[in-house]
Amino acid sequence: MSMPGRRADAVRNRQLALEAATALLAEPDAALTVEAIAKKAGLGVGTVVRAFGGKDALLDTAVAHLLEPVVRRGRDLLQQYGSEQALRAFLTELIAFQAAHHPISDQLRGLTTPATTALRADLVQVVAEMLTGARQDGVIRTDIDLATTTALISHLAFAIARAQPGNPQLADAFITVVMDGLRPS
Amino acid sequence: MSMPGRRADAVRNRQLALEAATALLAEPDAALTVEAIAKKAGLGVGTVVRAFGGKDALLDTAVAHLLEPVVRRGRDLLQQYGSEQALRAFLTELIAFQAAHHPISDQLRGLTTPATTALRADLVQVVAEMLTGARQDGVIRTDIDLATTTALISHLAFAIARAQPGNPQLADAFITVVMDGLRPS
DNA sequence: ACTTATATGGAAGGCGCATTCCAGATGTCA
DNA sequence: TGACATCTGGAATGCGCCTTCCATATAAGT
Repeated sequence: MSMPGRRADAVRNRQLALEAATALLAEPDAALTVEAIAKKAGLGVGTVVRAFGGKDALLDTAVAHLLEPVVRRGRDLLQQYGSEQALRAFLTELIAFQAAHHPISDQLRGLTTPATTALRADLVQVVAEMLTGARQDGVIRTDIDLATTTALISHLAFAIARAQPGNPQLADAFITVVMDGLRPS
Repeated sequence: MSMPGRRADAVRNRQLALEAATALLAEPDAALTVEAIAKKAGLGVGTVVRAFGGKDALLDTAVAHLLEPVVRRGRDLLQQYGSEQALRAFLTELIAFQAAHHPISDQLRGLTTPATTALRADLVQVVAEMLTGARQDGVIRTDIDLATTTALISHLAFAIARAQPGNPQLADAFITVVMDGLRPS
């Protein structure tokens, strides 16, 4: 991991900056400016920016760190439970995650940085796999095509998370309604 | 309409600024800066700002102008059709409207200007009335309380509109899924 | 310990935007 | 038409932010 000619303090500071950014991403109403990140990390702004080559790259890395376990968790669920149950559980966790990292969605809309884009695609992929399995099990309607259903799920999960961050009652209701609506008639 | 001491050109320019802002609100990817509005209206920036007392006030008025007919339309639907049918039709129109004025949602999140806030409340009120009627008709489940259901509908409509602006197939699928999910079991 | 390549803090620079200001223009009223 | 209150354009100002820069500090190698 440590590159040649790369000083130890630089590596450590990069890590500190990353942790500070990640922490701020979980704070609602946080400013999320380079200066705020630097202060939280106990570094100068120059150091923070230099470690990643720009604010966007830093945020990209931070978001990737946050998103990666979510995607992995989705894969685990899929392997461990049946498709329908996995989907339901994953939705619950996705919503909770987004609610806990509320700033992510706002801040990064339209950020087409590489890692974030890739992970977003992975997320959609996982949801699509769950839906495919559930369709084969006959518990999800097939009169709406897979891509549309996947898009629906993804966007609705996003919406509900931002609607009332941290209101589990609303999240439950959302999941119930959508899952019921997705069953075959 | 013309106030005393208010010069005719000032009134006309105010109208021009309002129209320019409204037009920009319907243009996806429009800059929506005061300068852009001024240029589109053929006015100087000072004139535009002065006419409303600030950018936010201008946008507030523009959004109110746009939203008012939507709310009225909802009331008409409610009076003309049964609750369920009105709800379905209104959702379709709401989504189309939001898709056509895509910048509104992004630009005005958190804008707590008076007119916009009031109209948003009216919108929710109309949806709540439709749902109340539909519940009484026995076509909407009552195991989820009214407020939650209303919030659900509002946020979901918002989500789908932003998901794929102008993709009627997705919008239809969304409405079908949610309406099916809202039926009593 | 000394040298040198590398890193640091934070001031200065640059940019995009809303707002303010004012010299000049233009509607209004007698 | 003349006098004057009102309005106008757009340059100047202010503000928040990201990025760049460089004099100083510090790790690494010998």
